[in-house]
Amino acid sequence: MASVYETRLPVRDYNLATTMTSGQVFGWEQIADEWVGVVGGRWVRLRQETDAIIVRTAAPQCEWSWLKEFLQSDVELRAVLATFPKDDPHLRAAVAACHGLRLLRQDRWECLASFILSSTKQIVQIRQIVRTLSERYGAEVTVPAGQPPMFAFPTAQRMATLPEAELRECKMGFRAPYLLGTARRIVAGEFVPESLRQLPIAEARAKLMALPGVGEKIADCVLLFSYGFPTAFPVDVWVARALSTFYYRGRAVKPERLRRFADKHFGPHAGYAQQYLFHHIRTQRE
DNA sequence: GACCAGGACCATT
DNA sequence: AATGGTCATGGT
Repeated sequence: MASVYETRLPVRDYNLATTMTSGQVFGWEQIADEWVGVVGGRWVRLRQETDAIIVRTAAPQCEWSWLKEFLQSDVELRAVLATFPKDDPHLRAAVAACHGLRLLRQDRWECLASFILSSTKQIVQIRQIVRTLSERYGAEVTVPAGQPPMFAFPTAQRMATLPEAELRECKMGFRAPYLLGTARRIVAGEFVPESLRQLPIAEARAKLMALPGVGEKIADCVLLFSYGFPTAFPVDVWVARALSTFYYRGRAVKPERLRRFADKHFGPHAGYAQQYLFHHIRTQRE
């Protein structure tokens, strides 16, 4: 197969814009009807067509499995949705409102770091911090002629060398020591991101929660968005409110209990259900 | 200006 | 085990 700069990934039930704006990834930029980001150190530009995603890279590629993995474009969404409870009007409404919403499969460190930065931050602010970090400390990636410069998310190795004050200058506030502490544990070999892949979800979650700045919620984001544990179910303030309203008559229920409810109620792809509920309530607000 | 944001952590009960 | 305060920063 010849190396090429462009390809066309056939997709079904895939809404790129909905997926990119659903609070999973923070490093992608929309330019007109296209999305520009970095995957595995490669500059990538994506454009949605009805039944395909048009891909442009800066360097010729001889295969695209790395991108299909990120986009999860081979996942049959219908098969996932078919596992949802049939008699749940709230989930049904969310699915109807968010056609083609997908879970991506992100780089583990970038996902972990991004969500350590996410606590009590709005998504627009998380995006701003991630962009600043990348521009200041990330590797510059090759871009096509005429394109603006682009930077990868900084590695844990680079991050671990930085004084806390420099991280605070990226506006991450009290999260700086958390991020720094986690980066240093990775560099020291005390936390090996790849080692979680084959573990039972409870053990993987426990290892993540042992990191500074990582509690239940952030651990579940990382388990869902970068490790692909299908039942990981992040309970943030939005999801907690929605579940409480929909299934507990507005009663306040603790996140750990909500997670157990979700496991039972939403089934083997509870994480997908979570993403539909989250995106739906967030886009219906006001 | 008050209130909130894809929370975690620590000190008290 | 269960609350309550605290931690930065910016949007609405």
